[in-house]
Amino acid sequence: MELGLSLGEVADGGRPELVLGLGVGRGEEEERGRREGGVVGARRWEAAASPEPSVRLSLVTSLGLRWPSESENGRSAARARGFDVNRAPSVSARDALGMEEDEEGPAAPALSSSPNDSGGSFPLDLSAHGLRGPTDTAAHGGGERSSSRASDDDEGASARKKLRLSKEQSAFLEESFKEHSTLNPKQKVALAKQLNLRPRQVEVWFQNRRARTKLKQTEVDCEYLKRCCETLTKENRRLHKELAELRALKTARPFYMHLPATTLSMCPSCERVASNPASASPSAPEAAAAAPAPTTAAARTAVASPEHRPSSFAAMFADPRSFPLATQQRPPPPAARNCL
DNA sequence: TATGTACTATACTTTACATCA
DNA sequence: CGTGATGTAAAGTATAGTACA
Repeated sequence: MELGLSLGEVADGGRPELVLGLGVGRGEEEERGRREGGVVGARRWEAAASPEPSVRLSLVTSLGLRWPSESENGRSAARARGFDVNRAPSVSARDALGMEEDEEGPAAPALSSSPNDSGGSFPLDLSAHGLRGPTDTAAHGGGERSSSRASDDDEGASARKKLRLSKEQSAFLEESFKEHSTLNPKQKVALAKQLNLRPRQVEVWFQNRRARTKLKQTEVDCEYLKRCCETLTKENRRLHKELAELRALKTARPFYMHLPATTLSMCPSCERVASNPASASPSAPEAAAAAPAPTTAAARTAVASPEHRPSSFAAMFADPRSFPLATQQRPPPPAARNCL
């Protein structure tokens, strides 16, 4: 499901040149990832390493704004966007996980021992990563939160007891999440084994982690959209003002009445009356004279074709130079450019 | 090709716990 | 120190999509 408003086109590379929308639910990219990710089990492992934001804009260059820490090649979009959702200690979960290996150890050890087991050790060699097991943590942590989940043996005996992962476990999971935001079954079991958790717990942690990432991303995106909206509102006001001025000027004395006859000409292609920039109305000429003609094919198309006139919302964002920011120089209107 | 099943995903909700005024 | 409000995170539930037999 996706609710959204999309304007304009998507570039060849798959990166949207103009996508303005608030996505709700599953996006197409994500769906594609699901379809093309590979074989069952492992299919999501690589495909979803870089979750796409639900809201994407490439108004970035048009508006002169940047996505918060827009990344070059970030592994995860969330991480790339500057908020710190994925920050984790410099512990390599990949190393400990043996990501490349296909170690399919039985999950029994992990299932049978819980962090809170009185006799439970912490089989993961966390010491190699400066980590301690929960038991150790509880003993040495000095009040630090530790895993307090009742063992699986207790399950069903009473109301569910909330598990609090230890800092070490959380850090380790974070590190794994930085590597891959989804887990295949083997990875899940391996990670659970390493952390002395049940695979289900690892799975739930990743689910919640993805949800948190998405939530934060949504917040960031909303903030950005607000800024875009403010910019557009300002620009709209400015244009209205300019239009009113031009109308007033025209009412007072039509500008062409004061132009020498030789400066007026009819454009053969658009059939508009154009005038010599030097003698045009006082408010428009600077922009017309100063603005360079669009150099890219896209920009030319955007300006030239009727459906991509500057009044078209899509055209405004299609090319940075055509977006009418107050501080930006604008290309001349089609008639003027075509005629001169 | 249609269908049932297993698996996994997300979205939303519930619940337990920590923190703070 | 006790208590209620609030935030956070783990876990549960519902539902949908995909692969496969």
